[in-house]
Amino acid sequence: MAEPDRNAAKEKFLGFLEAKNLRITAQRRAIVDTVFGTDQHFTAEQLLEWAREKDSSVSRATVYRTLPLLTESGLVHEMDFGKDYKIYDPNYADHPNHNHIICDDCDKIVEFESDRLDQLENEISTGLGFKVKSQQLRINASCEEMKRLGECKNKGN
Amino acid sequence: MAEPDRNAAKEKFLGFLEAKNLRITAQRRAIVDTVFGTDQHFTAEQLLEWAREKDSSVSRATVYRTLPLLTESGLVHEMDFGKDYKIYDPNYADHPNHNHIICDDCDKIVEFESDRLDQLENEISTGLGFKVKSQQLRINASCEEMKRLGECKNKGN
DNA sequence: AAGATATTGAGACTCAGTATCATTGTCAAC
DNA sequence: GTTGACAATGATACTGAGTCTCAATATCTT
Repeated sequence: MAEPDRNAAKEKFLGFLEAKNLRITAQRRAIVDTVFGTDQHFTAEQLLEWAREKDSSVSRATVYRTLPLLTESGLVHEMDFGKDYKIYDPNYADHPNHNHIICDDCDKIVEFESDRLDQLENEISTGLGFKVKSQQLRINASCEEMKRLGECKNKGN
Repeated sequence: MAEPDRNAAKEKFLGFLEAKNLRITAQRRAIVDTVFGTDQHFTAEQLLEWAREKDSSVSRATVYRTLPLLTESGLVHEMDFGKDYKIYDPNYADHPNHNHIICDDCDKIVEFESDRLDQLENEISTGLGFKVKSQQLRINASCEEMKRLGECKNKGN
C-alpha cells in the first residue's frame, strides 16, 4: 500500500517540476528518491547524507534549494518544533496534519485532525482580519492513560 | 493598572534570583527594568539594544544569560515562530496566552484567546488519552484586510 | 548540434545563539 | 569595613543551520 503512494508522490513531484519549467537533474532525482523512499521524518542535513549515498555529487546547496520545492509542491511538510533545525515529513500528501500532542514524559507524538478545529481557526482568523495560510497546534501533555497501561516508557524524572 | 503589575513582576524576579542565590547586578537591573518597562514583544537583540540605553555596559552575553532566568521564573514567555530568532513576551504572567496569528508578509503578530478553542483542545486530548499541560497554536496568515487599510507594511515581494 | 538558460558545487558568508576565560563585582562572614 | 569565595561580567572566538555568489556545467527545446 505504501509503495504505490511513494511512487505516486515521486511522479507528482516530477510533474510539478515540469509544470514550472524546472529541470529534472540527477541530483534532484537522488533527493526525491530519498525523500519518497522513507517514511521517517528527517532534517535537511540527514537528507543530504542519505541523498549522497545514492549520488555523491549532491551538494548541501542543492538539498537546501530542493526542499522549498518539495514543500511548495505540497508533498512534503516542513515543521518547526523550536529546535534550531527544521523537520520534514514526507508523508504529508497522504496524511496532511499539523496537530500534534507530545507527551512530556515519554517521546510519544500523536497526530490528529479535526474539522471543528480547522473551522474554529478560520472563524477566529477571519474575525481578526487574517487569511489563514497554515497552522500548527502543539499540545504538550502527559499520557496518563497510557502510562497506566504501560505504553508510556517514561524516560526522565 | 499596568504600572503596579510591572513593578510586581520586577520584584518577583528579584525574589526569584535571591531564592536561587543569584546576585543582583547593575546589568541585570537594567535588563529587568527594560523587560518589565515595556508591553511589547521583543527579540534578544532588541533587548540588548534597549538595555544598553539604560546601562551601556550590558553585553550580549549577559542578555542571553538572563533570558533563560526570566523564562524559568515564569514571568516572560519564549516563543518560536519558525523565524531564525526567538520572540519574548513580558506580559506572560498577566495574560498567559499561546495563540498567535503571524502575518507572513509583515511582522505583525496578534494574540488571541478563545474559550471554545481551549475546550475543544481538552476534549480532543482527553479523547486520545492525554492530559493537557500546555498548548501553543500558531497560525501563519496574510493580513489582507490590513494590507488594504495600509496597516501591513509589506516587506518582500 | 546549438543555444538559451536552469542548475550545479564549492565555499564564503550571515546571523542567532553558545562557550571560553581572564577580570570584576556581590554579598555574607567576620 | 575588610576579606574572600565565587557568581557574574565583557570581549571575543566559535558553532551550526541556512543563504548567497559565481563560474562552470547540464538540460531541454529547436
